[in-house]
Amino acid sequence: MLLIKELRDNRESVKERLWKRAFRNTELIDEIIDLDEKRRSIKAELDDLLNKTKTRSKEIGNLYKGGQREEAEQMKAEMASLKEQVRLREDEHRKLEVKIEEILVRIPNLPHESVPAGSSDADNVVVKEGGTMPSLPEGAQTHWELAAKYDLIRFEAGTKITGSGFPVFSGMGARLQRALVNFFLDRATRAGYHEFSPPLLVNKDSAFATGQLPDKDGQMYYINEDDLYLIPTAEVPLTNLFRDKLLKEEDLPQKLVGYTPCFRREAGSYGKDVRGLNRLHQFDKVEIVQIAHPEKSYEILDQMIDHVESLLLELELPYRLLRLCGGDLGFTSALTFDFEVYSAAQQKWLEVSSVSNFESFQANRLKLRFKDKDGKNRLLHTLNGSALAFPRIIAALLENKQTKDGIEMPAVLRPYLGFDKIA
RNA sequence: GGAGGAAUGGCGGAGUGGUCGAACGCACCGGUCUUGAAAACCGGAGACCCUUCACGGGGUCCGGGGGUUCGAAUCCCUCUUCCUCCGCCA
Repeated sequence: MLLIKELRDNRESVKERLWKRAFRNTELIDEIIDLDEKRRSIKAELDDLLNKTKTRSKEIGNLYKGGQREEAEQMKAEMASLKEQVRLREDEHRKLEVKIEEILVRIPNLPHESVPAGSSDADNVVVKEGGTMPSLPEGAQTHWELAAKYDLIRFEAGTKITGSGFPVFSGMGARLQRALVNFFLDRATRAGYHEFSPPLLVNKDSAFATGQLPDKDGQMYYINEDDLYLIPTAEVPLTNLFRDKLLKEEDLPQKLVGYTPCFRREAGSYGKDVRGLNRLHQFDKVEIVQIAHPEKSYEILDQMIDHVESLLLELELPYRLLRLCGGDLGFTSALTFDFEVYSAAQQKWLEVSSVSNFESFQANRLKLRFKDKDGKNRLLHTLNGSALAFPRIIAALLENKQTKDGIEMPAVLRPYLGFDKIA
C-alpha cells in the first residue's frame, strides 16, 4: 500500500509511474488526495472538540472535589451538545477513512525507474541467457509423454481424485520432486536463509498484508467455514512472520526460506499452456524471502537473483533472465525479474522463478519497521523469489535430459535421488 | 467440547473510576568515570494522527469491537488469542 503522503507530495509523478505500469485510473489519486484533505480538516475540528471535552471533564472532577455539586451538575448538562458534536465528527471522520482505504488498497505499487515500458509479457526485456541448449534425440517426447512412459506423474489419477491440475507424482517422479526439495532447501540454508515450515492456510489479515487481498481475491482457494485462504505461495506466511514487528537495524537483513505446496485457482486460464505440468492448481515451491534495509534492498535483489541463477546452473538447464515491463508487473512489486527455463520438447520458455522487490509496499500493510540510527521508525523493504518452483523445473529436466534409453539426472541431484537415470 | 485464569510500551511487569501514556526492570541513546571497554552513577527516550518552516501545540492508543459515565487501562457486554485442569484425538 502506498503512503498518502507520497501521493500528496508527488501527485503528478505518481500518476505517471502508475501509468507506466498500465494502471489507468489515475484519477483515483486525485480522489484520495481530496478525500484526505477533507479528512484532515475534520480531524482538526474533532481534536479541538475532544480537547474541550477533556478539559471540561477535568473541571467537573475538580468541582466535585471542591464540594461544588451544583456547578458540577450544571456543567454536566452543558456537555451534552459538545458530546453530540464529537459524535458527529467522529462519524464523518471514520467514513472518510474507510473510503480512502477502500481506494488506496486497489492502487498498485509504483514501478522502479528501471522498469521498461510495455503493456504485456511481449515487452519484457531479456537481460541474460545462460546454460546450454540440449540436442534432443530423434523422436523426443514432451514431459507428459515421458511422465506416462516411466510412470512419473499420473495426471488422470489426480483428475479422478480431485480435478484437473492436481497431478499425482509417482515412483521416480515423486523421488525426483523430493530430491529437489532437499536440494533447494540445502542450497538456501547454505546461503544463510533460515528454514521455516509454515502453515498452508492463512487468515484475511495475512492475505491482505502481503497484497493478495483484495487484488487476488477469487484466485485463492477459500475455506468459507473458517474464513481461511489456502496459500498461493509461501511468501504469504513467511512474510507475515514479520507482521507488526519493529526490528533493530543490526538484525537486518532477515533471510527466510520455506518449502510449501501452493494453491491457485487459476480462474479464467484455460486452453493454452495448461498441458502437463505447465499450469497447475497445486504445485510445490521453495520460496526465499528477505526483509531488508531500504537502502540495501536493490543490492539484495541482485543477490537473490544470483542465488536462483546458481540453482539453474547446477541443474544444467538452459535459462534466461527477464526484466518485467510495467504492464507485466505484479500488483505489489516495484521491480521483478523472471527466470525462464527452456523446455526443449515443447520448444517453450517456462517461468520457474520470479524475484521481486516490493520496497515498502507490503511493509506498510504489514506495519513492518525498524528503528534507524536516529531512533526513527522506518518501513523496511520486503523481497522474495522462487528458488524454485518444481513442476516446470521437472518438465524441463525430463524433456531436456531425455536420451534414447532414459532420462539422465543432473549430477547435483544424484546424492539426493539415489539413482542417476530414470529408465 | 466443558470449567477457570489472563491479554498493558521493543521485551518483562505494576497499576481496579479523575492529575495514568502509564511505576519499576531489561534492552536502547547521551553524559560522567576509564588509556579503551565493562561496571557504577546522572540524564534521555513509546506508537500513530492532525497542525507548525521550525520551536512547539492538540488528539488517539493499555488484545479487537461495542456500552455505562461529565470522565475508563480500571466497570459491563461481545469477539479473538494464550495459559491451567478435565474430556477426546493424529
